[in-house]
Amino acid sequence: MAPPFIGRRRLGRAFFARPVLTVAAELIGCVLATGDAAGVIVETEAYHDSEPACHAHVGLTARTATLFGPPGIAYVYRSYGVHALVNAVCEPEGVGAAVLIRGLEPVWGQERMALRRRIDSLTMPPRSDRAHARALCAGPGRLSQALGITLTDNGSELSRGRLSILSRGPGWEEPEITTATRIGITKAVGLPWRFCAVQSACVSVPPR
DNA sequence: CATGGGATTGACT
DNA sequence: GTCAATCCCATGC
Repeated sequence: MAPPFIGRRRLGRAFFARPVLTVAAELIGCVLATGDAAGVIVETEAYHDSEPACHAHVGLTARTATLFGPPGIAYVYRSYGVHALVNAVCEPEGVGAAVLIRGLEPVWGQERMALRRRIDSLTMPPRSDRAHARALCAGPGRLSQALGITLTDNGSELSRGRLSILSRGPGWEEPEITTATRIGITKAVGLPWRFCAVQSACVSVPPR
């Protein structure tokens, strides 16, 4: 079965070269895809080297080199020693900025997602489609595992590689978006730099 | 070279 | 509601 990417095109470097807040908002409704699974992006957060919650705030190091690199590259890092979190590097080369992808609505390859997430529909029947979609892809660690994204994807080109981001398509041309403060950080906690698709089941923590 | 802190999740009380 | 898992890497001695 062909992935349901009708009406969408792969985004190139120019899309990501813009201000990180603009990109974070416009990524809502786009599709994050690998070779065998994909989901519509419904939650993002922006990070920028000018504020202390961003890894790049410490300056150029081995870890942050990806963030300061050219736009349109994936920044994947390990969180809490356990999870791989996926970002899209933004702004011109030399600026450390990226958009963290925090929630997807699964649209292709759900069975492969469930296998990688170790969700067995026979022994663990979902209470609802909504609950199943959330278990697969609501949250940055979950969606990475569902799509099979690992640290080896760090630095890969979104315009050319196995990982890709596709433009908005049918039903998602103008999604209703709400902003909120970012999750799970201890610095710069007040910035409203989180973007959520209103009423999507797969937003990890719905705004109040 | 030793230490400490996470852009989280799932199991458990 | 609490809490441990687990590892990369920035920092400081």
